[in-house]
Amino acid sequence: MLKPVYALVDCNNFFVSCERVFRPDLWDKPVAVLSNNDGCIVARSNEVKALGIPMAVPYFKVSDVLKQNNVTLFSGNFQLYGDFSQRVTQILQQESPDIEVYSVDESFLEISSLPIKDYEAWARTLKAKIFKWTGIPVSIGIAPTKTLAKAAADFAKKNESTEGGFSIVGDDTKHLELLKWLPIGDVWGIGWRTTPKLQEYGIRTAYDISLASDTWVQSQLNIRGVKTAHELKGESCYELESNNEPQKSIAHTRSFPHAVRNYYELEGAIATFAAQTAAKLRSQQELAGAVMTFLRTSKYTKIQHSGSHVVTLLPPTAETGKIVAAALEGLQAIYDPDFGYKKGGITLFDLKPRAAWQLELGGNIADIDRQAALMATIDQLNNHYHTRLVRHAIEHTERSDWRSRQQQRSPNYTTNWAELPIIKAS
DNA sequence: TCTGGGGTCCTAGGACCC
DNA sequence: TCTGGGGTCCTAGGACCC
Repeated sequence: MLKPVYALVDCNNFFVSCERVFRPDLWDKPVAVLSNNDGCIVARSNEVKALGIPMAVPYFKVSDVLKQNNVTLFSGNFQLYGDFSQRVTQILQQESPDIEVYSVDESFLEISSLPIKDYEAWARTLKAKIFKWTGIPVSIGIAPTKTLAKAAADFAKKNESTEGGFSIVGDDTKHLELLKWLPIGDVWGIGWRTTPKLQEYGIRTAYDISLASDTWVQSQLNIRGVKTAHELKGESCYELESNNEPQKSIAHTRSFPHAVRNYYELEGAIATFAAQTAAKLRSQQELAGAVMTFLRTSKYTKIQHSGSHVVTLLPPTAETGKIVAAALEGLQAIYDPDFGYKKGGITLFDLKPRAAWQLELGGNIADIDRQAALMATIDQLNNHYHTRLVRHAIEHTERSDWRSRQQQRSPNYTTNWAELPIIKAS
């Protein structure tokens, strides 16, 4: 059995890079992408990082600095980014069938069985191909564990001399160099909460924690912390995860641009969220066994209030009508007119594959099939028109307080015919 | 009324990731 | 005025049982 070799392919400044594909004029200019509601910064070009703008900072806190430095802003166009993500993934799938799509902008490959002589040369070739075919720059880290591969990709991204590819496989010197270079807070699995705690004990780098004993790490962190430390030493604890594993929950939550007190408004929002999750559920051929509705006031005000309520779906279902009804039942249970709500959402859980359930419980098959056909038709229409053309009346979508702001969204260049870029001959 | 230990199961909240 | 969204996993603590 070969020792595993993991490659992490990480798209640089992903959302910014997607926007730049269609705006080459911005290639070397400062660019940032905003979250929903244009609330936070969720992607920054190197130029913006150099200004000291941190990740996920609220936009209003840095709007002055951004203006002074002529930063071009985009509202998040997540449909566009999803499309680019798929294009990059397709290229990686050709490279190796052993792939885990870890997030929208990162994938792990297991490459020990590939005939590669020089891992860094391989990485640079792959990087060039991805850039040529999609316009997205990537960094690639190669190591005997996933945690080290993440660190190596980080190193590649921040050190130009690597030309975007860094491998520590079979090289103890580079392994050690990487550990000593990596700040403890940048280790995969060590977050903002535990970083200061570890620093108090003098643990400042990945190297420091790789020296700590299992019992000590377990007592300060948890079992995952122990695994992380082992992975840093080069002992693989996390395998490639297949993307075939079914999801455990589906959520749709939104912050509202203003506090919403009106029940009718909240009803429209919750119904819309429920319908959206139901459509996603169906696209995955699954049924939900429960739906949770939640509301909360702003996290940043004195008065705090939140509530959630779970409604069981028996039998499990993927029908929009039933899921919306259950979500609204939850809403009624938690709604309190004394509060203005800033955020709300729904989560579907106890998910099960549709096929398995039908065999197991039977039920009225004819009725289920009729409903399924109706849902399929609605999904087809909505998918075709890339909009929620057909919907329940209660999902009122007229101008409402809860609708997100998106003031600077770029066109859906690649997923909507109407927004295709136009090249003018001159 | 006081005194237990040990086991399981469930849930809420926390921490982490991108 | 303005502070993201969608996930997973782990743990502590409560409820319950014997």
